[in-house]
Amino acid sequence: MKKENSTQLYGVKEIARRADVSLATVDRVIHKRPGVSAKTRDKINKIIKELDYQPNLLARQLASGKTWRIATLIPKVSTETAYWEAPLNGIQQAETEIRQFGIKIEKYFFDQNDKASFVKQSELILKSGVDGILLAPSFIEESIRFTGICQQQKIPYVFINSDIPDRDSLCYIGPHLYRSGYLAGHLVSYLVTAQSKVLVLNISREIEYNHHIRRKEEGFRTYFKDNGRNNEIITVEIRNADHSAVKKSLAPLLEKHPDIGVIFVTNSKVAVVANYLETIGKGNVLLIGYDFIEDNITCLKNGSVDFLICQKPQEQGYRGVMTLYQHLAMGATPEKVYHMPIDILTRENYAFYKN
Amino acid sequence: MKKENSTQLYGVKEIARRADVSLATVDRVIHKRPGVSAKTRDKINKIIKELDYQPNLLARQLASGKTWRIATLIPKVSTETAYWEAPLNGIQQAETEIRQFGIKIEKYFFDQNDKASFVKQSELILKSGVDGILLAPSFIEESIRFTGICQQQKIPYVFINSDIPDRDSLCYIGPHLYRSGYLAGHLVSYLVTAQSKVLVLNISREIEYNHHIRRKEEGFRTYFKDNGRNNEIITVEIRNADHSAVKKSLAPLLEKHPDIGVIFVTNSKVAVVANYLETIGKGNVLLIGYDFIEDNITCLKNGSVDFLICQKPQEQGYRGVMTLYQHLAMGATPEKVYHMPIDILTRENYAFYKN
DNA sequence: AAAAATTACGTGCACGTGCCCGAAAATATA
DNA sequence: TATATTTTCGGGCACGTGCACGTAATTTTT
Repeated sequence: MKKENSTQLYGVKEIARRADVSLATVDRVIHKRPGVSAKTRDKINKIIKELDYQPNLLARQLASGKTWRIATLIPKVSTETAYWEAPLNGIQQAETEIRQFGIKIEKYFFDQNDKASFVKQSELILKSGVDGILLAPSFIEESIRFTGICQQQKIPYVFINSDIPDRDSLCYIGPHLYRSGYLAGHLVSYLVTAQSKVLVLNISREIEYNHHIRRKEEGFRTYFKDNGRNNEIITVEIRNADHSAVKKSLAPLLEKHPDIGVIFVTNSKVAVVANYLETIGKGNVLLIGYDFIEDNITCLKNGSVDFLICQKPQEQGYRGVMTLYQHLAMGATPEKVYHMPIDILTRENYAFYKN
Repeated sequence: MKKENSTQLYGVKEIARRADVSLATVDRVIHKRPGVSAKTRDKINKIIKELDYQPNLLARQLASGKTWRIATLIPKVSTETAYWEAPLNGIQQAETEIRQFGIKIEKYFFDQNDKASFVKQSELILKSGVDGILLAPSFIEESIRFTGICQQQKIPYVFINSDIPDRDSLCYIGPHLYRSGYLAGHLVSYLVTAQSKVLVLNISREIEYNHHIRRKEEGFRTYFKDNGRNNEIITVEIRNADHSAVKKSLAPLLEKHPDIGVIFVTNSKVAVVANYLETIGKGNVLLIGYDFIEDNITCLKNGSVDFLICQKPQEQGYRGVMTLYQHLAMGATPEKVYHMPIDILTRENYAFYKN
């Protein structure tokens, strides 16, 4: 009942012995360096395949002393964008884990409400001459221009959090936005009766650029259509995430539609809505929103928010760095798209969630 | 806007230079070997602290050539226990990742319906003299005896999947059973009307030993009590997971209680219940169960199961091995308990789930 | 056929650490 | 004081790989 996998690990030495050549020749073949006759090259390659040779990465790093530089470009963390703390943590976690392997991470931050800052930081990155880039392409056109230059300079880059599908990125790591909206539709469908109305709230300054939000709402509405649910769905856009702006928009709306049973907030700004509803004694309206951030968890705890949808932002940062590392150091080619799981958080399970 | 963490990495060489001693002396201090005067020891220790010296694990492993042997003891994978395929995969994933660091994993399997096989395999492990053990303590008394000997022999062990709280394990990695039942209660409470009844199904051969199931049901019932839900909750135990046994138990029950609206299956055997309900035209009864296994996913897809609760079994195996590795190789002491997240799977998000 | 140029391969050091062995210094014993 | 013993420390090799350099073998040129 015990299984042995006695796969012996062979090194360059054994290859050299079998091929009856020196270590240096094997080394040349492994690194595709010139100076080896076709005959011996083939012989050595055959043995490498036979032995399923895996280079000892420890020794390699130790000997080469090579260090890889990776730049990260994400929104700066602020009260308004608390979300980005998580990816940053993930990046830092990856950094400590692979520092010993010769990876240096250089972090750049931009202001999500300021395209110019994105452009400026991206230029700094290009000037610094790093080996790989992890970025959140919040501004599409600017990102396309930036990554175009990266491609020219053969610098691999990875998108996190949102994708620009047709680009030649190493990969995309982040949510499937449409699907997460679709899931929200499913959850909401359990919560509402056939008569009551559903409110979709898009709270964002730069809404015209926010493909994030669009895709989620699209998925949400499609769920209702696909499943023959005819509830009226009202969409409202609010440009500011503070209490007064929310009040100004919602007060007349809730007056006009007292039969709104569920509100779906399409991003992390759900807490402010929850708080407003509490103040006007409408705590019974069901609420569903996004992201594991402190304010939202508080609302989840006290019951003013029913569900949060989360997509492991920390792991996005972690995995993004790791993917670049594996590509740079080992030549690994990842899947073009890695969608994060769509996690459902409630009062009962948030405490165990790993962001 | 760019942050530099210019923490230079110093090595033994730099320490030796500053202390004006040889590398060997520094080495002795680091490994707490004798042969160093108290004075120089203190001097070197001070410098180590100042420089925040982190040994280069690559070089260490390379130089020492030490290999650690870890034994894993989990139920064997069968059609009946498809669940255990996932932890095994996690173990294997960890193995490939850290093989280069000198870790050898030796896998042992027992029959979950046969205590004797557990005892036999555990004895084999002890005889083999490994450095660490990862085990699923399915049989409590036998596990206590086994881990008692481990403690005597100073072999660290990690529990996965279920815990024996008072033991001196390195840590426990697995679900918070009670809490997952509580969460199930919450989900079900969204799904049932005040009048309809709820059925809890425990499907397991060795039910008397199955603390798993007990804890989940306890959490489930407590949710209803805590939240003033007075739905009648019926518990039924079925000793066999095949179709006929389920039919034999459920047919009279559903006859007697036509107003059962939701069925909560307390483990992975939910698919067979779903299939039975379909055959008798009771597909409208809502179903919630456990675990990301093929049969269950099929039911999720076709709508016969509404929710699955999952607890990352693969990661349990992966993390268990990694924890032991970090303890053995780096002397790390993990948190005593690591609870897995309690994930909710539906038709919409299962495709993105990482088990 | 000799010299020059090119190709093919081997030698040896380095990376940071572990660890054996032997030497020097300090202390104890005669 | 001379010798034996213990304590304290340094030298040097090894791990598997990368890489600079040197040399032998082969081909090309004269």
